[in-house]
Amino acid sequence: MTERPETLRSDRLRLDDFLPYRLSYTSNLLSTAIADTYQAMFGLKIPEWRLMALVAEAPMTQLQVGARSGMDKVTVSRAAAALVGRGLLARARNDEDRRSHHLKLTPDGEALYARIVPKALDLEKRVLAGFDAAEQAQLDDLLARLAESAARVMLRVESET
Amino acid sequence: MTERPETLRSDRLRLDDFLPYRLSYTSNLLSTAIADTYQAMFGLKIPEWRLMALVAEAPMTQLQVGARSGMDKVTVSRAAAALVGRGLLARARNDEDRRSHHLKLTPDGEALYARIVPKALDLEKRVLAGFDAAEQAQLDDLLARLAESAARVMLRVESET
DNA sequence: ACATAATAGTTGCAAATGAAACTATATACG
DNA sequence: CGTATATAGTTTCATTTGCAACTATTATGT
Repeated sequence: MTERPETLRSDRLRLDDFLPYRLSYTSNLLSTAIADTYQAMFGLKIPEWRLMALVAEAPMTQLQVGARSGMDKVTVSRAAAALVGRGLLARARNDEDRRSHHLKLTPDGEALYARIVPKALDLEKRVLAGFDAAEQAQLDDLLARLAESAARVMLRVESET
Repeated sequence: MTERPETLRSDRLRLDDFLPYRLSYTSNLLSTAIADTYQAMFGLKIPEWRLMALVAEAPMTQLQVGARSGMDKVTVSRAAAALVGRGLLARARNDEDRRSHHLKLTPDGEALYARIVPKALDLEKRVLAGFDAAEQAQLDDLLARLAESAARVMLRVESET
């Protein structure tokens, strides 16, 4: 990626310097690498892996999974169905609302999850290898604020259209 | 997003703290916002907009577009076809290699591009509103290094599978 | 020169995605 | 209560995506 000039001209735009593009580019690179790895090693798709990770933290309904992860409810539904089908996920009756279920990992699911986590952490570690602790903290902070900011902008954009 | 404890436990993983996930989450948020805006305002899909932005910088072949942007050649092909169909893009004969063409914007394409750029820069500005110059520079730097690192890790991952 | 291999771009197909309609249950309000 | 409205999750369908096979052209080796 090249240097952005100090003074921005407002009639041109270098795609390489355009934040949304760079974010997407970087994210896609990582996502693809991860998707391939998980598919090859564990037969899991990204939504399935994400669902497992969330439910492993704390059992929750599909709606909660969607809200936390930004996944579409259709995506969550299919991921859950696939995991239940493989015996990795259980739906526990929710007596407060019988439309939904509490999702949690089965023992098999926990076992698989336990095998995945070190791989995931290792991958993250490799990606972050060139970053010292301060930089990692900065990245954490910047990304968090960016997500917040993006969510805010997104709302405004929607209302303008 | 929550605080990551100083000492990492290696058997658990909070999805909210997992870098690839956060990157993807943030990127998707922005991408969706942008995709909706461009589609509504200019009838452009993201690949079409990216192609325009690249070609506006300097005419190039489809292959070069793909190499620079990470877009699949199929995606580039379809984006180019759509833009040519709308009279926004021209394919100029490439005498050195008649399999490929030099792509450049038509006057109409330039005109549309000129209308898009301020919108894009404005959007970026809004997203980065809460970040001072130093933080923006940091973000630039961190993302660039992250992309590089991700590309490296991706290569290793592929060879391991 | 001629066959073989490589490359730019397109097309066909199969998988992933998400909006909208649908089912079943829950809540609100007369 | 009973009817209307909202919500959790599923299914259907249309769109988007990218790999693989294909066409047209170019480069290479003999």
